[in-house]
Amino acid sequence: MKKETRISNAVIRRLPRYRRYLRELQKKGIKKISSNEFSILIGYTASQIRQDLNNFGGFGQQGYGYNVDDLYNEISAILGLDKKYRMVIAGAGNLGRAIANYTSYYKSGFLVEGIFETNTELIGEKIHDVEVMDYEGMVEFIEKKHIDIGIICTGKNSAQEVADKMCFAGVRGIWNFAPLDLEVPGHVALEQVHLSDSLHALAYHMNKKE
Amino acid sequence: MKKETRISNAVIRRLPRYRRYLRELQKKGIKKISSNEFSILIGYTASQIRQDLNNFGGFGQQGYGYNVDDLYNEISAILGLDKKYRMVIAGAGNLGRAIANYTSYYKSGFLVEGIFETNTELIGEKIHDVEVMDYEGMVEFIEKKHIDIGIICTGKNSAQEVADKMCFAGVRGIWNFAPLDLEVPGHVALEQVHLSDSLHALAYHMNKKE
DNA sequence: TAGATTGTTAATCGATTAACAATC
DNA sequence: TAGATTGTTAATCGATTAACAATC
Repeated sequence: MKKETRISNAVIRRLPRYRRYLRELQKKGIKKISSNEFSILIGYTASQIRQDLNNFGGFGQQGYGYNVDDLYNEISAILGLDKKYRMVIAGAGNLGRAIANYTSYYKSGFLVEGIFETNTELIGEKIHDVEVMDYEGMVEFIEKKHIDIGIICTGKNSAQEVADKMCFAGVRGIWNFAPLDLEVPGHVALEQVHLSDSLHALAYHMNKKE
Repeated sequence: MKKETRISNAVIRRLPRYRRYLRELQKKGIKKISSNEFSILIGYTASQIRQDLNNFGGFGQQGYGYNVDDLYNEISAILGLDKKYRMVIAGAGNLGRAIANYTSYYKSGFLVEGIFETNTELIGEKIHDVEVMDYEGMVEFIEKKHIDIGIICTGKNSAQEVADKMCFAGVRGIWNFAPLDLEVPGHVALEQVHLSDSLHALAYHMNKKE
């Protein structure tokens, strides 16, 4: 990584996509790719690809292109995917289960360490090897286990309070699936997935396609 | 709605958010809001709010502001939320279940009419009043029931084939949760929710906050 | 060396913000 | 009418694309 210039969010959003396509190339046994070939594949301009990558350093080689394996590793490192993340989920409903499943399945460094619920009927259950525990114990668990990420799969009404507890207990990131915008302290990273916003954007585009 | 100028995607993405905040204002019984007050609440500049809304028409009144109820209804109509959408889900795993639940719960005009699966053990089950059916029958079902939206909650490997079938059968939109970029015909709207991209962006931001 | 392709600067394009005249 | 606030045009800012010199 090069200088300490602020990287625009648009660039960051494209990195995981670059990485996905590089992974596919790896699987196909392809060893090198030029920005031009990559452009055709991924649908960004070659210029944008080179510009994006050069925010972080010169990963290519003139006259040759980019080494697929190397670039994949570089992008993984930039995103911080060479590290492990301990996570807890609040809410053991279908969405919480889906996320627990999902992140376990696509393994990598994101580990679901516990799921917390207020509904006593669900407490004690095991979801994909992860225990559903009483919400009362969440803060202590986060502190003791040095949890990095809190995932919010509760309803809208409790989401902010749950996030507050998670932040208080020391998480460094919140992944929010509740349909409202959370407020978190400045030192905590926040990523929100607003499913209904996404569905509404789809509806808009469907009506423009007539 | 005014002229026929192309609306930028950035604007469209903000509309559902405007709508969410307006809904909250409605619940609180607030009847009017100025772009300045709205700015403080939602975190966009007042200028941007006025600019955005004026893409679609003059919904405000000089010297007064915007009527909350009216603006909510206008934005809903712009997004097409005054219409009904019949949907099917492919994949009855946790994610499919979560989506079925979610869209049923937040009711509105999005109706899950059926869930399709290849795993015979799940076929016949009912999820929130919706039947899980054999994937073999999906195309016919979409045609007969005039399904508008296909939701893809399958694994990565079958996702493109499922999308192809849905498009062939006549859906007008695809909501994709499988972790790859789908290709759809030009007349079909496509909205992709890449959960792992979102998690990776979170990881990046966590490492920047040190 | 010649050819290819990057890294990087400059030009363009589009989106956001500022300013203010129109008007309720 | 005076005050407030929109609608809209103009200015600014940032992101994307084009161009090309550097270099493998």
